[in-house]
Amino acid sequence: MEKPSSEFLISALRKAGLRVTPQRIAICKLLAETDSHPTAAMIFEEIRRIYPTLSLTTVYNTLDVLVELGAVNILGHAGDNTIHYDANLSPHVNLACMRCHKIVDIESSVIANLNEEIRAASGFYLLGERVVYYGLCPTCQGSNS
Amino acid sequence: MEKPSSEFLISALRKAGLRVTPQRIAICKLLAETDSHPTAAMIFEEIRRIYPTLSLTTVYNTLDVLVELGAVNILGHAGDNTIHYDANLSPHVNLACMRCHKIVDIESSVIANLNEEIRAASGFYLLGERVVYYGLCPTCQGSNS
DNA sequence: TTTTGTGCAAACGTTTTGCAATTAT
DNA sequence: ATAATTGCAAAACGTTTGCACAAAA
Repeated sequence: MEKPSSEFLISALRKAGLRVTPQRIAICKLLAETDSHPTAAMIFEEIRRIYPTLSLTTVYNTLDVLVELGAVNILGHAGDNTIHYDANLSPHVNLACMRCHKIVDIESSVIANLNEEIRAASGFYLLGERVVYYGLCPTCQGSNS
Repeated sequence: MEKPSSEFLISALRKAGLRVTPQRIAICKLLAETDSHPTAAMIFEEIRRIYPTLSLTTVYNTLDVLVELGAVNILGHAGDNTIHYDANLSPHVNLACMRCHKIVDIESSVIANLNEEIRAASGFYLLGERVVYYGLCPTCQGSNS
């Protein structure tokens, strides 16, 4: 489950002929370094601390661009109606707790081969995957409501 | 990849002590019969034709209820920022086209065992799964923009 | 009869858009 | 110099909520 380096993301931008701005660099670094599965708002809040002029619009813009380049995956909701992103492109399973909205990655021997199987069976040009199992994490199973 | 009957969904409501209204029956029937992966809006539009007083609120309400009962899964987005639902609970892979926003199911021998593997490895109480691969369907690969 | 569900309208929060100012190239 | 990107404000969109009325049990 290797994390991409921020260089990987930044050079993806450069290769596509897109501009490498300080905002985009900050976003790429955050994506590469975190192992949470941040939403646009989370990224915005985090970077804003050290870069106060950053706008949410730019976060969305950059995420869109990275998704389009196939450098970042859209995970979707985790019961909280906001889109989570994942810069970890290696095949893995995401486990989302519907109560505390945390998402953790887990390894699966099985998932690794699925990509090619699906490509062959469907004829789709695959841009990414979103293997999310949802439920209640061990901690939240104990708590009520 | 068996489809649930509408009876399965309706009796899930009844068993939970919830009321079986004409609106809920119509929604359950639609979910059971379609092999698209409808959004709340799609369900609303479809049923509204024959049941003009139906409200979107009721569709959301019923979907929430069915999801809570574990009778329907939330699939998440398909590039269109709206939540798609899936009444097919048997383990399968969903393939979403990011251009035409269609979602198709495909079989995978591999997926069937994953559920138990994950439960054992994580300690999560699993409520559902959402195995979505996204990309471009054979048709949309040919078209531009 | 009681309690739950419905449907409307309004509120909410996330995401998108238009545009003038800014900045990477 | 040029064309792309930023950031603001406003709009748009999907979804949720409050409440009076209707309907299932």
